[in-house]
Amino acid sequence: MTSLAADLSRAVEDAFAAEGLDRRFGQVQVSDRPDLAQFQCNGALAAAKEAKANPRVIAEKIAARLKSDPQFAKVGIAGPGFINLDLTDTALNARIAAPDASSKPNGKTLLLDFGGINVAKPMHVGHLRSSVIGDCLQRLFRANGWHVVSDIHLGDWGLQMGQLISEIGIRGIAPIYFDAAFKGPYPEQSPVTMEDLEEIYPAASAACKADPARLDAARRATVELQDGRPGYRALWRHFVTVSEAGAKREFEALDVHFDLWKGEASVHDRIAPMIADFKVRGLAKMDEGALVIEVAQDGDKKPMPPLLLVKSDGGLLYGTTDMATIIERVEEQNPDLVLYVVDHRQHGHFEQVFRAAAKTGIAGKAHLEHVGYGTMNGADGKPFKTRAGGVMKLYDLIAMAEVEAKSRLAEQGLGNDYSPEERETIAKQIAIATIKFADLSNHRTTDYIFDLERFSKFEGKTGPYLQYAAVRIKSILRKAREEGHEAAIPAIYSPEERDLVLQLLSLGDVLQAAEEKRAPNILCDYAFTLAQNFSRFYAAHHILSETDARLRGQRLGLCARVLEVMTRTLGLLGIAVPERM
RNA sequence: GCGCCCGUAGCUCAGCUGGAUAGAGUGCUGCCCUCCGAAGGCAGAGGUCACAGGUUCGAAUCCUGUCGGGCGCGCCA
Repeated sequence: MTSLAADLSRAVEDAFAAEGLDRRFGQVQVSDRPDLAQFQCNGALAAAKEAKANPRVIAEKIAARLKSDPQFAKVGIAGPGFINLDLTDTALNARIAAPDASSKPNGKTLLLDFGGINVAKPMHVGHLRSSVIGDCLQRLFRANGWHVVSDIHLGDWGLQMGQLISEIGIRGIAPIYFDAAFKGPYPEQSPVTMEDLEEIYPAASAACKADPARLDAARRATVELQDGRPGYRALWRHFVTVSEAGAKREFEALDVHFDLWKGEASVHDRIAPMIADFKVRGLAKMDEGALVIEVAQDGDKKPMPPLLLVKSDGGLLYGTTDMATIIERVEEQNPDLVLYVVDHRQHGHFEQVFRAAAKTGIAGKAHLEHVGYGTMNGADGKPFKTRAGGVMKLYDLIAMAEVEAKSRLAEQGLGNDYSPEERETIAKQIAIATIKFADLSNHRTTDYIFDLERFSKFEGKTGPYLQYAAVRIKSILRKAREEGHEAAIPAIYSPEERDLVLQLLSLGDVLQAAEEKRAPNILCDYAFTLAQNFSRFYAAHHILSETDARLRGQRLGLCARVLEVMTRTLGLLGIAVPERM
């Protein structure tokens, strides 16, 4: 993977080091002033501040050393001490001619936790961001050489399970599971469907809110489930099976996949020994009837409540399973990094868990990090709802986007001569691109307004536009093959070609930055800018109609490289490029 | 009450480990299809970077305060 800025940084860092200055000052970035230079280094200013020296004098010394490097066409100093760098076209041509290898394995393991998909609840738009952002991160880290293990981490062990069980008990839907005298085996067929659960859960939740006695019953059922009551466990198993089948369909539609389908319940057997260990080591204590780990620290600016492990009624909380899950992951995967892709409103919870993990030393070498994200809002700036004001299901959102995609295709008069199957496939791919690009192109942590009409347009900074841009290149390359034109190694003759090559060669820098910031929007920006640069190149040059065969081959080669990088970048976003559209 | 995040062009958003003229998309105005998909290209108008102080040679970016918005604060997840 070529990382032009990173490569140049090494050269400039060497120059700083040779002057007896810290290497970190040598960092090179793409210039803010493309009219002045391709790359810049601002390190002389920072170095001068630290050394209380004249920045221009330092810049002169660095520049003098760099000038002997033949890859630079220009080494200049501007303003108070900016070092401006241009590469020669020869240097750029040499780099673009080299095959672009993928990243080598870095020997590190990432455990990616997609929190928040709950059993018995339909997936709604609230789950979209976790899925889409988490999926992008797993693709990105893999591309950057990490060993990634993704875990959907179902919410399947808390109070909601007790709420469902007690509601089903009250309704008398499946009395056998409540008969303490029944010795099994329990039926293999679930007594409830996903549709049933979608109705039962909100009813149970509302009943518990309205009636303390019902809440009590739900809590008792939760504890009995967690303690292993056979009928409840069997019923719960059905909830999980039925919900997983539903979730798998939705994730399939989104093209999001997990290595592990574990949940909170998966670590249940680890909880008792974990708690015993914490007690022996004096880390957990009773407080107001609950078993807790104190996590407040000196210097806290706000009150930091303890992490609750066991409720006063004996029930377990998700902080408990989070802790046990860390223990399991350290044992099974021994990750270097654990990312929790969860709504940023749960920041406080993760702060508690991470502190408790540090205090108890269970995380091993793993760095634990909450990758929070903001809310997807409707046009009114409030959380995205259906027209009727209800929660929008993910399935319905995807369906809406597909309808929109079809009407856009029709509007443009596209795909009329395709088979209905192909049109259907294309519409699905456009719908997914619409949703994913909309979600990922906004910065992860900010709330954003989801405007389906805007995001599904073929113009502007949208997923469908990028697909179109890639499809157009495919079309050019297909025609070239039909006409028997060969693609050659690209070469630079014009400013448009130079810009394109410079951008292609910075893919590695972009992937690195996106990884470090856990920021998919950086990838979106890159893909969009690449499409813009290609359009400029395309508008300014003949490709197929170029009569000089050598030039034509080089331009076709450039098209192929752009398509390759575009496809790769969109692939990291989880967006597929149709063959035609 | 305490704490966290946010306030950038008409609208939707980037930029925030301080650096040169604050960017994109959209919308608006004008120009460009007898060449490969104009879903495009080129040019233009549009901003006291909420406000007030401070640090600095230099602040959208760091610090303090004010105003406005979102969110979170022990037995839900």
